[in-house]
Amino acid sequence: MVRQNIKVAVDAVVFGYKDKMLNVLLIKRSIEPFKNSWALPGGLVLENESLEAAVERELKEETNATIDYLEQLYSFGTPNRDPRNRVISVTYFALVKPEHHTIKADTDAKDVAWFDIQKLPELAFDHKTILETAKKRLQSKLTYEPIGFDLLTDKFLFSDLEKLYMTILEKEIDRRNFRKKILSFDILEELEEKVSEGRGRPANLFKFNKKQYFKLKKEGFLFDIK
Amino acid sequence: MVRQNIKVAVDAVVFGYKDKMLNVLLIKRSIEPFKNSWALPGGLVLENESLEAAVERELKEETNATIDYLEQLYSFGTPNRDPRNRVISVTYFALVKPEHHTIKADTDAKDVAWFDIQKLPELAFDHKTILETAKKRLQSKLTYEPIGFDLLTDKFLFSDLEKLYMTILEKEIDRRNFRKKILSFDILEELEEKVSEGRGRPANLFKFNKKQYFKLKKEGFLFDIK
DNA sequence: ACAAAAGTGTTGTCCGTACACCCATGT
DNA sequence: ACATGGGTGTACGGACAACACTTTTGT
Repeated sequence: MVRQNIKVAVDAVVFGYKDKMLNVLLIKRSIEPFKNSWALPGGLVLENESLEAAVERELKEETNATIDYLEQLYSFGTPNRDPRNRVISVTYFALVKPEHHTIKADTDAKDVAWFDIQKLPELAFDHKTILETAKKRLQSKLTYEPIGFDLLTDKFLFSDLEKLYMTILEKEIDRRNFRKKILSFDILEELEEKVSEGRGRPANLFKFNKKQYFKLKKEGFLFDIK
Repeated sequence: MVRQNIKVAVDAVVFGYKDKMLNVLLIKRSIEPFKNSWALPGGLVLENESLEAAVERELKEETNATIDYLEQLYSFGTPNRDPRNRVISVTYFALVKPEHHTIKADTDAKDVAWFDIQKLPELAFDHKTILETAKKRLQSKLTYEPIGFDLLTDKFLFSDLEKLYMTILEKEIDRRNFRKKILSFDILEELEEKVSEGRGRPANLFKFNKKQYFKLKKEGFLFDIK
């Protein structure tokens, strides 16, 4: 067998949504290379650990974040992406609900922070590319799978959902048509509770009915938002 | 840095289309484990080689195939997928036109062959899973990108394209609507040449106009076949 | 003349889009 | 009473789906 000394890492692009902003979770590197640069959370995979387990462990260790959605994104393997060794990074794409946004600046004295995707700092390695890939994935996936709900609180206002779509897809959406479309899917539960945001007419709260979604999906229903 | 001894491999699912059948390129393993089983072409990545270069090299070495389309599929990294070592496999998805179907049974005395996807043998490792992932990708991608043309000869009959869609998507398609839809995209060139298949009315040959497609795509056009 | 595949047009239905006014509340 | 955001209905047009007969060739 060929001698090979390539390291395998995982990195995660973790998205959060708050105050009408799409945010990404970054950590400040405490060691060289790229010391003091911001980077995606991640690290080397352990010998007997699945890739998913590695991502979850690293996220826990480095950020203490609780993940609501996780899927593999892409593997980056250009020979010189890490100046030290040859490292292949299997990257993941994660979503976090607002109730899980609390993070730690942990014991390793690494800083951890949420950044508005519109105001990103310079990133270490090829993490900018990874992040852009993830953003595209988020945008396209939002239109054909109900992953937006993993960026909202369990109970949410229709206007929140609508703003989330506008923010992430970076375009205007007609309020009436959007509501009609989503409601026609029959995957939301309208709660009795109303919420007053201080001014304006109080709004109804909704909940995503996951069970119902999976049932409909099995029957051939396709979630699809233009 | 953590000690880590994980190997990185690439494997490719190579699809071809001939005689109304979707075929996959497999090699017969000449060594243990899974000696004499059929497997996807692939192998370990070399120290200073990009992932894509590794796939291309392995395909050349093992099958001598000429690839018309290549994209990364998914990375498989379950700890015990290879009984010898921990191996992460970054898998690729490839398409080959009929004019490039000729392959070699090479010097290593490995057999190489095309298999109808409906009549697959047992596969080594987790290659069955990989193949199923690739098939799904092919099916979905066929509907939103013009990759079907990378499975046909440069000049083809409309009926070939239609049969290809029916074969891969495993469903009936209305001839008239399909033709109207595809022609409306304005990405095909109708040639003067006609071909007689022996019986029936001779048909016109068509060519995919790649340049035109990319131009339209840049202008916001979306290829889309239900 | 018959068999086989190619080529073509119309109609109805459904879905997407555009668009504006009233409602419930807080100040 | 005014400002703010929430909630709703209609009409038009374009795209998709369903559908059958004629044409050109080989035998």
